[in-house]
Order: sequence, then structure tokens, then C-alpha cells
Amino acid sequence: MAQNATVFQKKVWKILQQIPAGKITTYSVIAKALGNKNAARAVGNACNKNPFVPAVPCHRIVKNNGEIGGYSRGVKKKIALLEKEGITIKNNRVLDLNSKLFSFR
DNA sequence: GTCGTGACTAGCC
DNA sequence: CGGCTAGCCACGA
Repeated sequence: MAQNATVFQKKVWKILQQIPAGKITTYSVIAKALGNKNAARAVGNACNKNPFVPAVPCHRIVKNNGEIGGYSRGVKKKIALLEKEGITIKNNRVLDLNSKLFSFR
């Protein structure tokens, strides 16, 4: 639960919730939004333990490279969810990543 | 209290 | 271009 969560995790989830359906973001973007571009690891870690599944769209997070990366519930599930939202996945990769990439600023 | 791990990224050789 | 190292954050053992 969020009560046991740290501020960092809360921030991550909050950012994730800002992502509109059909859009995706990268670990770097989130990390930067948190203020630490090197916190990409922590972001993934936070998602892995996120209690708001699937309230928190962890599946909308992809690697900066455009790869799917991983998912607590299995990459397959992640792909299925993304495709359902209009995102095309090919060979564990996101197509039109640039087009669907969501930036916070 | 210290070490190691994790869905990563960037820099260096 | 490819592989390795270092850095960041939080948590479990």
C-alpha cells in the first residue's frame, strides 16, 4: 500500500498516472521528472512494487531504447495492454515510440 | 550497519 | 560498434 511506500515511489506512481491512455513514457523521462535522471533503476523498482496495479500503468513504461523492458506480470501482459491502448508492439519493441512518447516537463 | 539486487542509462575503452 | 563500469534510489538478507 501507499502508506508503506516511500516518497520516491509515490512520485513515480503519480507521474505514471499522468500518462494518458495510448501514450507511453520511458524510465529516463520519469527519472528526470523526479529530478534524478539516473534514477531509472529506482523507477523500475518502484513500479515492480507498486501496489496500485494496474491503477498505475507500469506497462506504459518502456526503455529509452524503445524496448518493452520488463513487467512484473510478464512482458506478454504488458504488450497486450499496450496494444489494447493503441500502441503497436513488435518484437518486444514499441513502434512509433516518438509519436506516442509522453513527456512531462 | 553493510552488501547485493533490480523492469536502466550514460560514459569510457 | 561492442562490452564493461559507474551512478542513481530503495529494499531485503
